[in-house]
Amino acid sequence: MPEHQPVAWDKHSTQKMTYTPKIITANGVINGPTTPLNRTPSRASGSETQGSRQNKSRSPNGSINNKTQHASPNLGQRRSRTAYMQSDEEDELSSQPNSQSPKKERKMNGAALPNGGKDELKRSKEEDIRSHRMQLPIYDGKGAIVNAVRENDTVVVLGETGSGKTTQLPQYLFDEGLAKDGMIAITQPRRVAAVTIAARVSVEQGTSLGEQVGYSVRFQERTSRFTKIKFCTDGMLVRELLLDPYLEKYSIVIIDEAHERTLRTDMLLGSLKRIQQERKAGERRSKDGKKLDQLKVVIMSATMDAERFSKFFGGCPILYVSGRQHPVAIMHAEEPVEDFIFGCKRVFLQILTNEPPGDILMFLPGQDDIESMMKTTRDMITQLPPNLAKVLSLPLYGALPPEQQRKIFDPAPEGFRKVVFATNIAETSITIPGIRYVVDTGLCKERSYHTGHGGSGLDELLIKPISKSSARQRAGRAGRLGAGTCFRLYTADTYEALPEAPIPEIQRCDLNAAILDLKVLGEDPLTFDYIDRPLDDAIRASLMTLYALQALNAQGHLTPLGRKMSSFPLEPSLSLVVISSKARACTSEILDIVSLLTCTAKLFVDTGDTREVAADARKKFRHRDGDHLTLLNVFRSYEDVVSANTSTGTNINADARTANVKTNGPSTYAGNRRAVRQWCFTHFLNEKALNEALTIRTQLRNNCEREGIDWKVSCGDDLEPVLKCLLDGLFRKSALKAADGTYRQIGMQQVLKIHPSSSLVDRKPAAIIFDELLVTTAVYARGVSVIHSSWLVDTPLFNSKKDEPVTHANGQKGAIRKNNHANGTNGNTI
DNA sequence: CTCTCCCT
Repeated sequence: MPEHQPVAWDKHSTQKMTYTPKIITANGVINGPTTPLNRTPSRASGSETQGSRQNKSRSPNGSINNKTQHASPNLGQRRSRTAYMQSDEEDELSSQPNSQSPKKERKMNGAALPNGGKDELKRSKEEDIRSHRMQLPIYDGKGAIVNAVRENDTVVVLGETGSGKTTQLPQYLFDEGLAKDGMIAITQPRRVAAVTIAARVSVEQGTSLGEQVGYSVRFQERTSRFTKIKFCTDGMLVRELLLDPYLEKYSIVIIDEAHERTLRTDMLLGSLKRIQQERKAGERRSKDGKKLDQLKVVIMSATMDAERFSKFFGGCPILYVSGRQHPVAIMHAEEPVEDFIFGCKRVFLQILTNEPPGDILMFLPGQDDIESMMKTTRDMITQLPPNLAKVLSLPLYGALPPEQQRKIFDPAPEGFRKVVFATNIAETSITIPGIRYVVDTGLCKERSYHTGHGGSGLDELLIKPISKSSARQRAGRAGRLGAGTCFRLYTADTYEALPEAPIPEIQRCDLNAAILDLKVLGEDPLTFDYIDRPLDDAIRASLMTLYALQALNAQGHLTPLGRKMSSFPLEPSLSLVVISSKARACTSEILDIVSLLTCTAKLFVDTGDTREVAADARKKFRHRDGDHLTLLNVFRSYEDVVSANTSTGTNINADARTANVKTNGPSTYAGNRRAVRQWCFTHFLNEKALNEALTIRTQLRNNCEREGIDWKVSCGDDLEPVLKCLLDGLFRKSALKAADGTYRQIGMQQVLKIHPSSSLVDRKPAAIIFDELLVTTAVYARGVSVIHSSWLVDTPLFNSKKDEPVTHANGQKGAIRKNNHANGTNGNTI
């Protein structure tokens, strides 16, 4: 089939965004009927085509109660644009570099103006804010929400995109005095969101950031003793929970984006339920003897799983708030599309030739698909007539350096179309302005964790169909600017067969850290009240792992070592590496390595065409004993370059410090930044990763100091202790080479290969350890280092304990199956 | 012979 053959669209199935809420609230619907005007009934009840429906009932503002829209459509249009920029949901606020940073805002507030105009300006600004807030769809539901929270311990709020729930609800509760003497915490899955929403809300409250309204995320906190409304990441609140198991500081906890079901959100939901049971009726007293009021919980979700949350919290009321979103026409393919890359090319041409101007966003599963689309569209464009060839194509994926990511925010040149090829990152984390067309392959890469193999797990990263809620979310990305269209490269029947929501993270990841946290909280991981239970096998596997790491004793009780491990912001095995670096006298080296290992930004960023040049440029860092020591070399070289280019005395954090910002970050240099940047560039290193590693290292050094570990202790040039130390924590991720050149993981005999990105891929040493086992096209070990096979004898793998691990649930019931010592961990298989 | 995304 030729590329210019258009994809046939299933006219009959063409439908509008999105779902019809079936939920009838306990208190009645807040903001109009359950089916607002901007939603059509599902396909079953109407077969209207795109055109007929679109022209009929759509208003840009969606909400039925919108007053501006009837009075003046133009005004409505303009206002909705403003709403998009200022207050839509957190993603808009957070991910656009142009959105106001806290700093900018301060500047603007204090802008020098003629004295006379100042008050007036302030007044009109306040008026703007007030009228803006009153126009948000959630405003009409304020009374109902406040009442519901006043009368119930727990309330679920089902709020659509653009309803204003995230910014407004905390303020409503605060303004009405529902927080009493306590604080309100609002959790977000992502750091940027917490920071930017806090900035916005503090402006709306008319106070400066860090006073009444603050935030707390890793590496950055801005709060004071006056702070009453605190935005934080869900991970941060879990951290607080470990120190304060009843969350005594708080009178209200709001879990936002609960539908995303992050591991930490799920941990919080279970814990909040327990806290409510214990704080109920004032039976619980705080540490200083005061009576603790009941903890109010508000769960905010954007999808239909609201009922699930309600059920979990004893059938609490669900309130529904409609959103503000432009209509999106949804086109399904008539026939299944077999080759999605080919399908994407065809739709791309189709849009270029048939559709009015507007930018395009394509959802692809991974980096290599994006690269191949970039290449093929470049080729295609050269063959198009010049009027159609005005296309600016851009990639967008997580590993892309930020300066390249930022390019998607620039408008395309006059007369050009922008087309962005993106992974899932464009689904929730980054909102691209100005998109009118979405092309949805219906695919994503999903990580799943296979516990089997007696505990040490196997990650799988495979292309999978998305869920209905993801499909709706992707389509919604076409409706930010105005009416849009979403082309789905799958049939309507395929859509109907998709699962409603993705599998919650807690059911598809390694639980070691989460289970350790539960143990610190004194919970029994086997009987904890999960909203969705992980498999018992997964829980037991983690208990076994924690036992092997000596975080738990044979009775399954938390050991002092385990408590120490939980205090590090690391997964338990890496915590153990850090702790054992004390005895091996190589903490300095280990912190460098662990910092780089755990930073989210990728240190090495390669695309197809630069891969070889980059590998060549980095050759000088390569250490013959593998990837961990190579990382150490990179880090040391980087620090040399930085100190060679540092002018003393200046400090870019000075600014932040005078502004009373608490940062855990390192004092960064203000010397010759450009030289450092150039060095990173010529060596194909991501400077952001190195900066992040510096910040992490500072945090880890503080942790070490607290735990009595001297982080300055270095092993010098003899790096053997470093490798042994890594083995102390990673011993379950070790493998020996077999005769055929592949490896067998020790204990479980899993066959694996060294990942091609590893420096050891050609060397193939006899015994290795690795950070991660990932199944993609094969079973690959990533982050690999050489060890001596004799070292393995000293690991717990080969020290069959006399006290068999009976990792009970709190020593009572649910005894754990024996681990698979018989399967090789006794050492007799080598 | 190659890496969805986020969090302490």
